Amino acid sequence: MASRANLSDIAKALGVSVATVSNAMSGKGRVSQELGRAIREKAKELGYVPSLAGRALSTGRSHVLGLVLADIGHPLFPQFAQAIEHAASEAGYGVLIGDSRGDIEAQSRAINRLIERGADGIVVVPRHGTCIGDIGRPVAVIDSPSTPGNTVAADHRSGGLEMGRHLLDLGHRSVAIIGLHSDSNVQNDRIAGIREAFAGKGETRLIWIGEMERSHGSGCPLGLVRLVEEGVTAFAAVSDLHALRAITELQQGGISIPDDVSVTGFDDLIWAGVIAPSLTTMRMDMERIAEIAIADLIFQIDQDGARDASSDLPAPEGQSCIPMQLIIRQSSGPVLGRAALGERAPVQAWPASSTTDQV
Amino acid sequence: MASRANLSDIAKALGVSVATVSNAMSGKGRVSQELGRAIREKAKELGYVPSLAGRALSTGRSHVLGLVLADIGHPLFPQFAQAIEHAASEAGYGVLIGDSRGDIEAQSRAINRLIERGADGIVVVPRHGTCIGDIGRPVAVIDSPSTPGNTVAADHRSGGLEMGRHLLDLGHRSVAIIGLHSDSNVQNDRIAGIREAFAGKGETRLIWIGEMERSHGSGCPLGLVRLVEEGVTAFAAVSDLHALRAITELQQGGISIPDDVSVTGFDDLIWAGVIAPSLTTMRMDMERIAEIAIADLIFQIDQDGARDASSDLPAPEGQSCIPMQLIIRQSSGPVLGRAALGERAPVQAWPASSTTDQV
DNA sequence: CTGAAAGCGCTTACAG
DNA sequence: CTGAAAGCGCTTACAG
Repeated sequence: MASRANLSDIAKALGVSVATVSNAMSGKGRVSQELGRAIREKAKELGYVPSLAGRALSTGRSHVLGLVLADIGHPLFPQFAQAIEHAASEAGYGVLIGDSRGDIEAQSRAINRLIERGADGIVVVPRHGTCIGDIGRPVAVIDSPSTPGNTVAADHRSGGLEMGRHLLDLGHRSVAIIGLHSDSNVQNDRIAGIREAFAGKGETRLIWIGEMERSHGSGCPLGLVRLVEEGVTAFAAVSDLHALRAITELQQGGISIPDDVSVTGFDDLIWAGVIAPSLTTMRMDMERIAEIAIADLIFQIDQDGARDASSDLPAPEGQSCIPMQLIIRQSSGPVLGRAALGERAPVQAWPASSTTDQV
Repeated sequence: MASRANLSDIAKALGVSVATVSNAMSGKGRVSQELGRAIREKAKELGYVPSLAGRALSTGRSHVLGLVLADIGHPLFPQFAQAIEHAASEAGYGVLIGDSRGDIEAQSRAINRLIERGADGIVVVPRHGTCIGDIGRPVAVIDSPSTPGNTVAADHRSGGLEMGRHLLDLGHRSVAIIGLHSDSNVQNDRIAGIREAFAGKGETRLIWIGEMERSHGSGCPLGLVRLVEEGVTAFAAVSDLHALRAITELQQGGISIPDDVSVTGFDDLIWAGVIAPSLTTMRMDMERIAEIAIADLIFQIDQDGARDASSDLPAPEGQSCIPMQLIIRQSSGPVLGRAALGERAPVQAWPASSTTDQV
């Protein structure tokens, strides 16, 4: 097995110069029709695959992008990774992954590692409560429209607004909003949207799971059944993950969804459609977000290269706040026709499990 | 802002040759203590970051690995990606991701794209029902020990066996096993293990979700309540995803878990611990699997380079079948003390939701 | 339209 | 212990 053919092999085989071969392959220098064809033919015949290392060295561009997520263990990571990989790949870029395992300073280290590896630019989905400073290289931040320095993101606030209206339309007037971290811009935007919808039309209360778990341990019950007894008819979680937790806690408490209460989530995680009841949720348009992030990044990269030259490319026209899509499934239903909670049998005390959590 | 310093800058600043600087930085050639120290100092002072492209070009090694998953939309992807990224990064390698979106031939294309991008080797988690042929470059396959060509994998069969025994120990004698695709080696291994445990001690039946959905549409009910009426007391899903579906379908059908029936899963997906009841499951040791896969890959890569030289490194000693870990949570409990289903009130017909699935 | 040459930043025998 | 030189595979002005 000969090792991979290179430009020089092709040049030799055809008795031309490597410069000409290079030009023919890239279509840049003007090469005659016939020679060009012959070269490309020979290239194919020899199974020529350009060496990215060689190209990178001479152009100063690796054509590799870095993707840094705060925590690639997060269930949303697959959606991001898939969309970014696709958009990057379409643009001729590879995607290197970096992980900060949710650690706040490992995030910068991850970014640096990718830069050292030669990434031309980085896409960052920052950890809640962190900002991305100047990293000396093009960067696209996907966080929330309310975050300074944000490049592109879903319109979380409008998403919340629409979700709130959906519940309102169903007749709900008392909703409990379930969030995780109060320093997450994304979550706060979603919450603000929901509240805006209910402003003057119903009451909202807010549960931060993070705080509850700090006091009562991770996986602790959220006391949702109690809230139902107090009149809450809908639970709007800012993530499907929390909605799932709510659904199972409520169902285990003998509360039927959506007949007794409605539950909604955010993000349309992969299992959202197959649980029972299937989950009403709000989906980001990852494809568009990824496309825009990548386009922005590549624009920055090209600008960098052309800084001295006066070629000012037009900046990609920039919608940076992408609408979300409401996906109505079974977990949210009308409050109408449902008797006030009082009329219904008292919340059934389902026998609590006595098995405890052990590993 | 000067552009990045390189070896030559350091050499010039110190009046030595780049060869010496290179040797000092890599610690290979013998360089005097003092000169070495001075060079490293100056390097740090100048903020020297080695150019991977330069190194790659001269060594023929990119120090980048490719990670190809059949479908990076899969909820297990985060665990894989995190573990692989970590192991690779420890070994000085970056990780490029490739996606085949579950498509069977896109898988080979994804692999090829990564190779063209210069990956020194590829880690593949193949789609169920596919095999990875020779790709002309080192490859590590993570599938199942029963798969020919498998490099390393969790011991799915023993995992199934242990899960079966767990249910048996709890007193279950009739279990329904829930799988998705009958051409998945991983699933078949898990199923075989569960059945082995029950052989001669209880009865098992098997549900393939994939087949049901082909007839009745995706997200269709699995008819589990009916099975409970027929005497099934435990549902052993080969993935948490299916266990979740089972739990919610059963709970919505008014069946209590684990008081009426037990449900178990596989993989310990991120939400497994926080749903109610929390899910008993079987976890792969991703860290070890990733370490071994990466070690094997790097060994192959080094061998490749040393092929002509007679330096035969010892192959990494190879446990390739990694034990899984049973995680007992609330969703599985004793069948003891539980009245035979007949004694309990007839399965309560929870009012079915009339809302339909709409987007 | 085509080619000779220099250079991207590094490593690696080989001399000294 | 140190350095001059060649080479990895490509691209890019610049000549011809």
